[in-house]
Amino acid sequence: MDAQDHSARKEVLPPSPAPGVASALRIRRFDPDRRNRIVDAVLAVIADNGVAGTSFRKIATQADVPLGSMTYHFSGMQELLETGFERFVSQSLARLEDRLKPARDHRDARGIILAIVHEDATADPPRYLALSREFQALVIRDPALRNIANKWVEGSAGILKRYFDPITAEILEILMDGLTLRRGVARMEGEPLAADAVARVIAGFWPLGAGKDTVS
Amino acid sequence: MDAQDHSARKEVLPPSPAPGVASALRIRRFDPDRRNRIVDAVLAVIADNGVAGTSFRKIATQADVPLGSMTYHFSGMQELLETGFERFVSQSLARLEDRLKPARDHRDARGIILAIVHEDATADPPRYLALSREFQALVIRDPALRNIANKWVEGSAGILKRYFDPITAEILEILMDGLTLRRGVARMEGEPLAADAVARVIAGFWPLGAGKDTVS
Amino acid sequence: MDAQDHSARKEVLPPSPAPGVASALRIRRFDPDRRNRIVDAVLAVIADNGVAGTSFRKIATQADVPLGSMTYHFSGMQELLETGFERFVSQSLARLEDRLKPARDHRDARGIILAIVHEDATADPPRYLALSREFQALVIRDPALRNIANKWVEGSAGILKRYFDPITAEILEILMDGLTLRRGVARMEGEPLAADAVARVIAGFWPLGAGKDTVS
Amino acid sequence: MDAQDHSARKEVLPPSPAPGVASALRIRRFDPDRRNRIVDAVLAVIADNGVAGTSFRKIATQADVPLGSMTYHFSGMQELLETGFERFVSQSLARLEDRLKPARDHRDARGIILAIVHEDATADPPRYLALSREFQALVIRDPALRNIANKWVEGSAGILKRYFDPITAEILEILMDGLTLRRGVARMEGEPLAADAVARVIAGFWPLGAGKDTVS
DNA sequence: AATGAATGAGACTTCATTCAT
DNA sequence: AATGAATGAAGTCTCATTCAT
Repeated sequence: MDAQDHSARKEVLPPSPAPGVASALRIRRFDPDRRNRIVDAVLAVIADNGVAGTSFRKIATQADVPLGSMTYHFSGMQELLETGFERFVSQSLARLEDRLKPARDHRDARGIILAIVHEDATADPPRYLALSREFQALVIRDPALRNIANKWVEGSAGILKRYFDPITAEILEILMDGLTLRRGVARMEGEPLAADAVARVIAGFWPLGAGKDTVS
Repeated sequence: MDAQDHSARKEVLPPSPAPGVASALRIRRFDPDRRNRIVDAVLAVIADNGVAGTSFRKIATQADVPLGSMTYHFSGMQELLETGFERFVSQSLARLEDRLKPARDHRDARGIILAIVHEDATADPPRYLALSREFQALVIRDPALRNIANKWVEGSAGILKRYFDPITAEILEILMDGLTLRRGVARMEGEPLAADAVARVIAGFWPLGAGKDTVS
Repeated sequence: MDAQDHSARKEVLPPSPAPGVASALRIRRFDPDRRNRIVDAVLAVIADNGVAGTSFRKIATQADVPLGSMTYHFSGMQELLETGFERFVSQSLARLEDRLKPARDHRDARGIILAIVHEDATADPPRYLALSREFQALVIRDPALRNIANKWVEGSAGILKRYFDPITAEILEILMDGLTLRRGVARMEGEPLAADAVARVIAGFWPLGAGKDTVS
Repeated sequence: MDAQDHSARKEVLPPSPAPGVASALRIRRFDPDRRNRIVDAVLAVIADNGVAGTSFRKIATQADVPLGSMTYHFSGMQELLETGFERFVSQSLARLEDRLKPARDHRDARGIILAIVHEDATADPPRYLALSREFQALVIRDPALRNIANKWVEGSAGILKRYFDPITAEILEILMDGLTLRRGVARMEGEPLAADAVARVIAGFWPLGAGKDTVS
């Protein structure tokens, strides 16, 4: 049946512990910021277990929230993933912006970009790498996530455009992601490769490249 | 090159029992090629549902094989994913090789590369895109898959090295993957971007770029 | 997610108890007739708790079957209800047939009919009454059950037609059900009412009623 | 007659607080008639989903009332069902009375009775049919509802007694219910059957039947 | 060698009800 | 007086895996 038994249930609940006291024991009835914690937990669980290994239970445990809370705050896994994805994008953009803030020119920017790639590729656990691939995998099959993906792409490129021409910025954005994966997974040493790849792309950049005559 | 051999592990199948003999009762009691079909089914199911939506049941249905066969031929989901990943890499490499075969020089190769990106990005359903991201997501968390990932990376680069210097080949390999995702998912028109990105990378290539002096 | 974690689960199962021995302990891996028991359990649980109070758990407990068996043998509650309803109808028809078998003429039949009404109305627990109303309630909202309902109606009338003309049989069938409920639920003494009601309906019956001139 | 009074039990509602006062903040903080709407909603939800598919949530939504209101105005599902059942009975009796009001003699009454059966059997959605069976099912298992059921039965019979002798009235009441279900559910055309059934029962009625000598 | 039947664990979800406000 | 937020229990269902055949 899709309905439960209507007979009385009246369990013997803890008779409301002395108010003001405990609260870390297990009561927390009023808990704003709970949604926040859940969204953070979503990202943590996905990063550790992949979307395939993600469950309401794990998220609830990670967020220190009762299982029943999950579908109270979120309609289902879909909404949870969307909200998590959104936060991941926001955090990623904020970080890129933050890291690039000290850069005065494209030369500085290049150095920082390579540093970011290095950090993300060698981070342990590989949070960015794991989350980015999980969400890329999701967005390919779920058009409802396209908007968030576009915010990601356009946001990143937008930040890079402060230092590079639009095309260069777009290419760099793509390359950063790919280089991070390569360095994070592949056997070979990737540092020089990343530097070279970035250099080549930037070589087509107007202040250096004296025109885009390299295109056939 | 240093990619190890990760082909079949634990080929449990009988060396083809006396053909023509028994068991027309239950159709297909003797069914070599079953393992094959299962591996194909793995890829089909993952492409459609993601690893998160993949189950023995769905694979068995897709392969038209009894559910009990699954754990008979494969020890578990892990082995299934590894074997599937392996086949995906083999197929991807074979395709790249096949497509590039007619290319006489790096100019031909560039055109074909762009065509491949275009095809994979616009394919419906997006099989390459889906499988590549699912497996990238897996390999990040599961070191046991590193060998296969390296075979993929090195295989692709190896093929490209017939037309480009090693560094260019590596970068192109990374860029192809990233451009395919971008064009497959993002809002903007990606065709010119892809062409430009590839051009810039190749610009650092020796026949054109007169040395690699672009690196800082 | 709609898939479960693919990591190993390998629980420590009871290491297969001495075969031939226990079996009532908890093992029963081969158990034909299980479907049968489940269907019987469905009827028992509905009769006791109503459809609203019916759950897989209760049915499984009643049938002494693991909970996981339920959705293995039946696709869901809908199929369970349909199958239960079918059995209820079969049993009801078999009983009517059985009870009426000794009747040599319509006079005998009338007595038996009144006896059946009496039994069903005073049975404790009121199995027929409960099941009939539960299923009537279901069939009203679920057209998929119409066929079974028709089998019930036509089956009952068919049996009664051996003793009465078709119209009389139909009316009697309806009246029996209504009288049983009335006698089972209402405060007043229903015995004479039932006898009178049946008598009046049969009064329109050809051997007695000399034509149907009573219709306006 | 001996039907007891089962009207409101525990009318918790305030005796209408100073109207015109506060709380336009949250719309409808002062909302007498809320209890009414909830009871109507109970019937609507049961008619659509059956008791098995009824929940506080659905009722609250249907009544456009906050979920928290439900257990504030009603102690639980049991009270909700009782109150709903009561209203259903009141409405059914009022309708029967209303429809029969124009009838001058038993001939008129017979026509109206058949019309009511026809209407209820063909109504879409089948509100009367659904509610009557749901409540019959409930009352069989729950003695606390017997009083309401008796009010229903005796009320209906009481109204019919204005046109027919007591026995005829009782039988007609039973038959009406059974005929409505039959016509609403079964495959066969039920119109003539209903007319014939009613005619036969009425044939035993004193103005026509010259005594009740039909009983064996 | 191969598999259909079976099952316990755990998945998501909805529920009635409580409680702080 | 009234309710939004919260939650533990229980709901249905699917899962990977085992085991007798």
